[in-house]
Amino acid sequence: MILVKQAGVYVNILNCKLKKYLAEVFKKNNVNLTAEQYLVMDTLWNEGTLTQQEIAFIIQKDKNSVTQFIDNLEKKGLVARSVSKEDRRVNNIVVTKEGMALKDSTKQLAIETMNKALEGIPEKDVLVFVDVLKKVCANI
Amino acid sequence: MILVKQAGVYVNILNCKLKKYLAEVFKKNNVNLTAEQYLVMDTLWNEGTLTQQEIAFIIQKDKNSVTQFIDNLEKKGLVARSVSKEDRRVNNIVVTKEGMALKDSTKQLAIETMNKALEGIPEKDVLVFVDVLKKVCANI
DNA sequence: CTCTTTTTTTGCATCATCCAAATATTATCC
DNA sequence: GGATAATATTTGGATGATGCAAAAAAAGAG
Repeated sequence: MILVKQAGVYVNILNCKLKKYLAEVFKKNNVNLTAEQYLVMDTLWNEGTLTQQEIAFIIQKDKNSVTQFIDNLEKKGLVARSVSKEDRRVNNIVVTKEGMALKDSTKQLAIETMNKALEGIPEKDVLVFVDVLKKVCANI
Repeated sequence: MILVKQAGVYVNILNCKLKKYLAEVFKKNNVNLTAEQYLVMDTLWNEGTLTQQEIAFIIQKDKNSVTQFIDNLEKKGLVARSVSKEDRRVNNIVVTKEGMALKDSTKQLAIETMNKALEGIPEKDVLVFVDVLKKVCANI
């Protein structure tokens, strides 16, 4: 069916728009994070200290990307690398005080952003939407 | 609801995975196109000759990006810029013979790719999925 | 004819992603 | 114990997408 093709196109367009929209909202509120950096911060806020590998697994990005994300977040003082005592190859990524200070307001901004994006869409459709997103992710 | 936040995350992850997957399929079949370049070619295959501005509108990317896409497609010999006779500011983007030669097989690859990604998902859910994608795009 | 608008290009910057090779450390095997 | 393999991360180099601002070229309005 034609829809199949459209799905890929719209995922691409939507991703772009969402990133741009989130960037705008963040900028307006003086939050200096890209979408991917927010993804990392959110993961750390939720899960606590993680290794880079664990972060990569959770957000499904490759290790090189994660290295870069952590580099940038570290420069901003939001996280810190701390060499693991059990295995010195491993970096434990810790959220700093500055990083924790951003937690609530930033999460709120992200939620509001998505709420606005999903405005007017019936909840049952949103449920199906997220379900399909997850299933397709798992398919690939 | 928690799902709202997840939607954004999964759109990001899915977009990445889809692009990567499509790149793999294309590479395996000796099609040398990025996802965005395919988007442009597909638009031109469907609509015929278009100006850069029209392409930008349809695929919802900005003019600078389109300039770059056309640059790269032109280098590959798949499209050509042709200055409009009515308005010499405008480039009409024409698909070349080489570009047309790729049409059917490449479109087929893209459809197969999406079919595989959507494998096992009930058609009614796919319909809702695409519908939500479009609505959210329109919301932002 | 001047001023404004429109279409596209250019240059520059950042960011995301990828690949391959390097580094440092730990685990394993003999 | 020492050579070898495996693991976590970094580095360097590349491409590609996107964004912003300014320039160039042409058209339109007054």
